[in-house]
Amino acid sequence: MSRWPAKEEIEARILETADRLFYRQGIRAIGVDTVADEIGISKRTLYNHYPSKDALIAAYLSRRLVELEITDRPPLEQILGAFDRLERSVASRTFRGCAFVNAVAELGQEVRDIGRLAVAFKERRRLWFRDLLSRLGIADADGLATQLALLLDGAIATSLVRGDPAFVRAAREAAVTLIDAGSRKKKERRDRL
Amino acid sequence: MSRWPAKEEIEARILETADRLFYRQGIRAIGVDTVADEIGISKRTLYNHYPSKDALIAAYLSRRLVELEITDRPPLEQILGAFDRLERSVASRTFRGCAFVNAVAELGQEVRDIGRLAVAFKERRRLWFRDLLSRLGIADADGLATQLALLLDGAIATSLVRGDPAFVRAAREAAVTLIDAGSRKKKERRDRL
DNA sequence: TCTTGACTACACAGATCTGTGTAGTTACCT
DNA sequence: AGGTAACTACACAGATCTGTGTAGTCAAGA
Repeated sequence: MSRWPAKEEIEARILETADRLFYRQGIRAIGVDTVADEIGISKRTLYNHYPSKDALIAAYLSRRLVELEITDRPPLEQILGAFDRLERSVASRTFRGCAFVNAVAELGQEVRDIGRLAVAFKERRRLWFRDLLSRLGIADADGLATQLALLLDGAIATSLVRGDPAFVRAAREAAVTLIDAGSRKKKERRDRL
Repeated sequence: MSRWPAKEEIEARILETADRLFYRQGIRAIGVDTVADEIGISKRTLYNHYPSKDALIAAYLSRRLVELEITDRPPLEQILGAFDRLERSVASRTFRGCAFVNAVAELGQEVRDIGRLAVAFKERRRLWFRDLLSRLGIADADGLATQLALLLDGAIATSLVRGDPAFVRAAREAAVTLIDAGSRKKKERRDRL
């Protein structure tokens, strides 16, 4: 066993810290020195693990590009659970909007791959909605998934500005209405057959 | 007549230029020198009109905090027109999301008044929706206005990331569905009376 | 004619920030 | 015992950026 933590362990610690600082205070607002100091390692060591700040930014966003799990719970519960989780997150006051949207807003086209990662993240969640809506037997699951994703992103942006969880509840209600309308269309179509 | 443009004229030119550069490339990405050079004035002159970059940023956002007019056109047409204008804006490729949301994402709580201006802007549009919905005789105009504002903000954030006007069209469709559901509730209630 | 007022050009202080270079330390391995 | 690998401390280059200070220009007005 070595004197220092394993390579993976220290890199995980760097990413954890970068994530917290970048997300809460903004990528441009946090310097590499700040990240290193916060962990208690030298800047040199940080650069030995990540060759540039851009690489660290890309790793930060890649870490947030997690798989979205579909469980055995009722699909509707899972869908609305996404809004409920957001509401709790907003209420917890560590919330600072969507890391991907913020990164695009901050860095625009400056850092390569940011746009790609952001699109991948958004599309992943849209498809997560779509698969759940399919399980509900909804006809236009794809179109409705897009609408739910739009609502959720609207709730995130609004919460960033207003910091009030009530708007997430309003988005959740709108989601129920849209799903209801989508289900009715399915039913009408089934009735016609 | 003076050798130089009137004070208001030159300040308008500064704001115009700052607006274009700040919005398209980001507030942090644009230095004061860049703004001055773009107009063709010296940095010293710019600082003689705006005492600091923060003041310029506040003026930039204040300029975007315009009144929203309600015309004599049919209310539904005006509501959906907001989505249509956004769709054209996204298609025009000068689109870079919402200036207020971006400013909050970039500067967070760093610059005073940004949060206040952003909330004022969002609330102004929500109330614009609400007044139009009231004219439609919708019962819960306030709640539905919140939902439409959420949808529009979602469309803006999504368009920033994806750059595809199709998502604005999807948001518009969702808006129609929500308004439809809201109108039906109104009708049901009237039927009950 | 002479003063005034707004502008320009330019230098500069001072505070960042990213990334590198280097010498020294120290546990582990052979 | 000696070499190695990772780390630290620290300095520094070089590129920002904000904001100020200053001397000079030049038209308008008294």
